[in-house]
Amino acid sequence: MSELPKHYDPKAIEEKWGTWWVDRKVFHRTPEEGGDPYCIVIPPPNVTGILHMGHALNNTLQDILIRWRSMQGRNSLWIPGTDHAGIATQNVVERALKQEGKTRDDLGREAFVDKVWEWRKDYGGTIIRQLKKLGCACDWERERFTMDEGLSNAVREVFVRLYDKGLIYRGKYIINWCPRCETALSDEESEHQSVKGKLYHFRYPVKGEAGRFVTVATTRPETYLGDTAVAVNPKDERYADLVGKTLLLPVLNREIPVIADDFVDPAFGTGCVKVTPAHDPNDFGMGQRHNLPMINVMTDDGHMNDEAGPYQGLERFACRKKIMEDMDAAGLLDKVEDHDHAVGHCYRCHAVVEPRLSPQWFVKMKPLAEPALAAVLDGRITFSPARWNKVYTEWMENIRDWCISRQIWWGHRVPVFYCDACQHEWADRGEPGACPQCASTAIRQDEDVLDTWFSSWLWPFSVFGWPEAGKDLSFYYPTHSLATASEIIFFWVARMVMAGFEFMGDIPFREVYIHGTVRDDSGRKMSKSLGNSIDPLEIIEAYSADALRFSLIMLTATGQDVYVSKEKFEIGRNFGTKIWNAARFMQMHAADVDLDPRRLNLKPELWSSDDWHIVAKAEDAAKAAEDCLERFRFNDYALAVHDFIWHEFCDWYVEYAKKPLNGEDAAVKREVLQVMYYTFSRALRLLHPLMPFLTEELWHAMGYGEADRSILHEAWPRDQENPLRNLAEPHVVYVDRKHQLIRDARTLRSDYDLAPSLKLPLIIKPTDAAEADLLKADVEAIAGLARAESVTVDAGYEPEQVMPSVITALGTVYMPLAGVDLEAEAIRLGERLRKEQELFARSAAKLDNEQFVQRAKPEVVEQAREQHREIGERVAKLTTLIESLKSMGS
RNA sequence: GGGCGGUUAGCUCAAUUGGUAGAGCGCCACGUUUACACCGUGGAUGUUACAGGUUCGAGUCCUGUACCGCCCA
Repeated sequence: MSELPKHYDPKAIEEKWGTWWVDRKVFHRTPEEGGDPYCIVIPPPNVTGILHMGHALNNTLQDILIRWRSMQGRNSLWIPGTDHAGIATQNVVERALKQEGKTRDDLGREAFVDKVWEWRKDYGGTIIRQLKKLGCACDWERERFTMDEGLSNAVREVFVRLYDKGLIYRGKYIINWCPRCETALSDEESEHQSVKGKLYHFRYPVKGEAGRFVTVATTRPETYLGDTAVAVNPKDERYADLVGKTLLLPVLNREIPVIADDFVDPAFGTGCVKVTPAHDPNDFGMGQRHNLPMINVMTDDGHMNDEAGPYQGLERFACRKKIMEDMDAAGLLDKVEDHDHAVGHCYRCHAVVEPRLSPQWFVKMKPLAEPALAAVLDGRITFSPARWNKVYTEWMENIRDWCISRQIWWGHRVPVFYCDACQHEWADRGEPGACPQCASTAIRQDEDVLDTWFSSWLWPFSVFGWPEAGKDLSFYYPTHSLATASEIIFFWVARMVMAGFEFMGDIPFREVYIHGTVRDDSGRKMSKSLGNSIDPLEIIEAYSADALRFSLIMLTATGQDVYVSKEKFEIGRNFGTKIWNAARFMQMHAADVDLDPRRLNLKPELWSSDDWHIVAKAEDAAKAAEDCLERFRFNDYALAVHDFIWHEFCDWYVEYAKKPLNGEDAAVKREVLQVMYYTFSRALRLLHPLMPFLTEELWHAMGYGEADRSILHEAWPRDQENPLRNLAEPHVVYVDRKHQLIRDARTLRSDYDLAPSLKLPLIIKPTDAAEADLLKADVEAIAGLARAESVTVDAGYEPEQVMPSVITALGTVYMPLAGVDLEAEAIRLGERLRKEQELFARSAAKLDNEQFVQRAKPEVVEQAREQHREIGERVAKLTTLIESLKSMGS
């Protein structure tokens, strides 16, 4: 036990415990410890990443779950790690190379990859350090990286299995190509954004019919260079005679046919569609159906290639402009309309994605999707909030094949080999030296690497050493909860479920909590380019990690987006300070009392109603906290703990305790302190998952814990753990009413604008005899809290003169005040009476309604009767008061 | 175009199976009673987006409208 400094210095405390936890491996778990496993795998942040508010929220949520389950006694393991973020990391390193005036081609593949590893060694640990700063209870002995040897083995194993099963194939299809990153992307990695574009109408001359044109509309004029047909709907009578005719592609003078295809929507544009099979997925389909040539007109970096004739070498958007000008000059530009449409953008660099025909590797998804879909439909995996079930199932039902090859160097290289001697192609787990078929050594490996998500989807089992079987894997898999953002459902969550079934034969996790997006005050997504980001580290620096965590959770309504501004983090800071001071208060009073916080022996026989009340409220807070956490109601959990500590404990109990603590009775004083230490201990443990640093500090400083034992390993307060809770109920009712009486008495003072120094006696005319006795025992306490000179309980009290009064559940409170303005008092009470009468009339009308009495549930009717009776009493009392006022005034 | 979510106090959000609309922040007034001014006490504020419907009773259920946001084409 150590004396708490007057000022709470979170920085020193957080550094101290942050280091202590990690050095002592407080978060390390093994199957050997046994118990009931509870496991979370972290959504691996990008190795190039730095902590942003989204991470802060995501990881705080996981940390809360892990710490809570851990305190419940579960064998709770949280696996941390990062992913290698192929495209992003390669971009970062290439940018650094560019500063030295070099490109990756200057270095060559091997040297470049070495360079990336080097970069990773120097800078890749940033986000992990930041997670530690946030207080994450990850098992740091188990940190994983998707390019580690073990995880790479898993990737190769999975690839070979799927390849041999025929579920991985290579084919030439339209894929999303990023000309900036010069690689293919999956459908998910192409983000559609609404763009204000133009719809250009071009006229193509009909061959052999001078002066006749066909007008087509396009948003991407530059692709016209790759047109190999124009299509119309076969039912479209306007163009029936055109089908089969030949058109001349302007400038290039390529001859292209007019074809008929059902795909064409006669209502869109002119009803004639230019067909560019190598640059559009729909056109590709038509190209296949009609056996059209497929002409790619662009280079990898988005310039026009030699198929583009005079436009060769132009950048694609420059080419668009030039073509429009040329068409216009040639009189072939019919019109240009404004047109809003969705355009794919690279999720890494935001360049406009170019749909393009390209040979790539794909995973056949339908067979994998079936069990993954069933698992969510039958509830083996649940999403929370539940509406995400539908998002998931709809994606699964309409699943499309996954393009997994990337034309970059940083990542897992596609483990497919080709034999130049016999043309054999095979997938291999190792590094083959010769062709297994003809033994030739003239073999080479595929140049592409795999999508980063192709390693992430294995994360829930690859982190445990799969494909090797082991204790870790059998003990912790399937994992339990997964917390992530909705953007990642398709990228990651859905694919993990598929991989779980395919390779482990079981779900990867049981429940998925989808949280919202962190936005700025005005609801905009935080982004570097908008400059509206709030750096979590700045908040930690200014306020503390605990404040950051607590504030974020308080603000995060379940599954909704979070709106934050710097000022909002004051919530957590203020709360931390409040708790600190409450702890200091207790310590100050405990200094000269023989009391061991580790071994409290409560003596309920000494308890006052207030003691019973706070003990009961501590139980109720534990129950509420537990309920909320079970249902992922994190903000309600935070609010329940906050309200208990701030309002029940600080506002009422501490204020109540001041009298006995400064009183003469040593036994009572000691018992009040015991009750304080008891309830505060529960509060600290309930709060620990939210504010781990502060609670750890106080746990030790206040003498609750052994020096070498973290509060994390203490028991989570259980609802109904304390059999005293049931006995407390009458006290709870009484004290709640007493609090209301004190508030009403304060309001009375406030209504009369009394100077703080002016203290008046109060007289309570009690409602019933039993409570009168309780009140009598409490007069001193009530006087203190209501700022009264004294409090008298008098069942037969009849005021002799006009005085302010207020009706409460425990009785009528009178405040003798000389020179009361009779008229003002009459108005004040009259106003109150009017409100009560309104309520009375409403409740009377309700009870007079036979329909209500007959059809409403009996308990509801009973409740309404009770309310009616209470309101009636208040009306009667107020009426009497006002009458006596009048009689005295006259 | 399809789907999902939202619209409640100035702001951000709550409101168990329908049963007298709440909290935090902000605002106003007062205040140092030695845990805390990062505090205390008191106060003001709502036709629950709009229009219908079901019901004894609707913020809550149903239908439609408007606006906002997200996802997918």
